[in-house]
Amino acid sequence: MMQESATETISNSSMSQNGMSTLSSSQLEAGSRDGRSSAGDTSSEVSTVELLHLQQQQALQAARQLLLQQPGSGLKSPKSQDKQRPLQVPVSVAMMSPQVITPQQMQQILQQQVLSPQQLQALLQQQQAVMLQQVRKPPARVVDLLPTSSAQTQYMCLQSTFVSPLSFTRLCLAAGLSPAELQQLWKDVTGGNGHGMEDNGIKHNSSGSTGGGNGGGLDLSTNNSSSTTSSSNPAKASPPLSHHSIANGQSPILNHRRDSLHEESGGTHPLYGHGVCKWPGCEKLCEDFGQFLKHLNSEHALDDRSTAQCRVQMQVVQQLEIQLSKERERLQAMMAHLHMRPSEPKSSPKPLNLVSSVTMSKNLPPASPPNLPQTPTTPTAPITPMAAMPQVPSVLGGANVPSMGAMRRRHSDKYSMPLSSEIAPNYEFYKNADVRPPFTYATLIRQAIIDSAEHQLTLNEIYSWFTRTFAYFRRNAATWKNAVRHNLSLHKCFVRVENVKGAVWTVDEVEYQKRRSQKITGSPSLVKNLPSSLGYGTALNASLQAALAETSLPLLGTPGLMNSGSTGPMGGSCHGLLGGDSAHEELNGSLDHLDTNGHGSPGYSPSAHMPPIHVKEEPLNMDDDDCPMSLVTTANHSPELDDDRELEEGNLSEDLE
DNA sequence: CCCCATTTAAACATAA
DNA sequence: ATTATGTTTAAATGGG
Repeated sequence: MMQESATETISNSSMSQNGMSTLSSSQLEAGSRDGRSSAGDTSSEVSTVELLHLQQQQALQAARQLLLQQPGSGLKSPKSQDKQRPLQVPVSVAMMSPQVITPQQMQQILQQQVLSPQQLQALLQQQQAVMLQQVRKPPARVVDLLPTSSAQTQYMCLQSTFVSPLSFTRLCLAAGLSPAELQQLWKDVTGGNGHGMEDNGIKHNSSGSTGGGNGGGLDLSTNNSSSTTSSSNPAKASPPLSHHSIANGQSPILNHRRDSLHEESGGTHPLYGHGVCKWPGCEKLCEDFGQFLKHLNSEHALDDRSTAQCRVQMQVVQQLEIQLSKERERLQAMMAHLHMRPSEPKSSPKPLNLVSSVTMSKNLPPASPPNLPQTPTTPTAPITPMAAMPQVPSVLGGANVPSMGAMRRRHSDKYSMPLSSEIAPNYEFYKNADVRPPFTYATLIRQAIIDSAEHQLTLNEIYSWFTRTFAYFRRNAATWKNAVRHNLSLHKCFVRVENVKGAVWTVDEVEYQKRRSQKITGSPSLVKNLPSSLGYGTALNASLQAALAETSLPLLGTPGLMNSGSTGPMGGSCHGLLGGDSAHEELNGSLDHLDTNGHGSPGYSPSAHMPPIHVKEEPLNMDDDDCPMSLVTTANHSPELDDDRELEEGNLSEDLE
């Protein structure tokens, strides 16, 4: 040990020098970047896109959580999924990314009852409430539209096991809806007739009474019997729906929206654009509006699938709303706080780094086009942040197997592969969501250090980085600190250097790359030969290259790059969950990548070097999270909740800090 | 089945 | 004596 430390220490000194040079450039970079960021995010508000991105992820995760809550039902061991992914996976994946859901999958979801009727109802109800809030429509009209069964709606509302009648009632009331509206809403969503309900809700729980009992809150209660009534409707034709849609030229649900949109029966429809059906996951080409309507009524009629998709969408919307309000509050608080006071003696420095790094990841979208080439990311040039959204879900999906248990296991990516590419962009996500980051401690520590101005941090500073960067580490106490210390000591790549202040930790990039390369087997070439402790003079380049190699891809993950699909698209090109490349170390990418490049050598473009490198990152473990996020809680329990940490809103904080 | 990487826990050692 | 840092050892888990 002694010897090693000695040699390493030496190397460090050289490192630090490098670090210095790097520093300057990186700082400059940061500066310019900041400027940019301010331009983009200027508004006190978080960029919508980002916010949406984040929120959608969360929403989806919440939805997934709900879905998965049922212990024994649907999901099976990951193994079976590996190869037969068609059946099981879809459940989670499907829910996560509605756009990708195929009819068959949906069917399976429903048939397998992965979702209990209660769950579906819960989702629906929450969504209804949200919808209503958003929609706000004159009651009278709604009533006119449907004179029919109100009981169903009521029934459904009351039945939920996840949302207490009170909560729901509250929501409803808050939204200012009348029973009639609720009914209508439900009708719209489910298909208007009892059909949907049959499948989802009613059948299962005879216990409808459960809800009923509490239902007192709403005067609606009680006509359970009615549930049966509607059943009579011919499912396929789905009278109500088709009726409305034809009449108005749009689906009932959208009817509400129409008002705001100013759409006239003309030929516009929220679900129709650019000659394509915009129903999640559809994209069907429709020559003209008429054809579209036809398609809409035939392909997206009231059936289980449509209903389920609608629910998912509603859930998404609801979560977004909730998150938005929270973020707003947070933002205000932050603003207020920051305005108040100047700076701190010591603490300030770190935050800055962090901030910059984060910001970087956030702002540097276009950064490295070079990377793109490799990845088959969709050719579509337009990169709308929105595009990222759809994928996000997938990430989460993979990430969170409900295995809450105790520890995290890294689970095979197999079907979560799409995730990888999303991680980088999700930097914000990890910052706010209590989800365990899919990176190894070593990776994170390195990142923390690299991220610092001088490429060195004290233990405490590393701790700080962890807590600041990942919500997960804010919450989960000390074990991870022990892990950090353990990793620092264990890995040769981390070198302790005595400093004036005390001791700081630095990264021996060569060592670090060595480890990586070993794993990767494939391309040990570069790093392999380098003597770790030798002069960096020569080695430096190598290490740089290696570093670049590693970091290169990550960029792909940047939000901007994500892929196509812009606006319309959920359905758009999103299919491409796969599209992404296997990124790896996204963290690096987003965070340090700049640094590296900055001072690194303009000479090479990372991308060019290592296409294959990415091979696979090592740490793709994302599965468990303890509890993904409070959102889940929200979803399950009640709208109110406290949020504390759920999300802290990172965008702003970074900018502001 | 073996090997390796990672994560956790936990026992110690040291210095402040 | 306590706490923060570091080191080590060991067990559990999982992927190759």
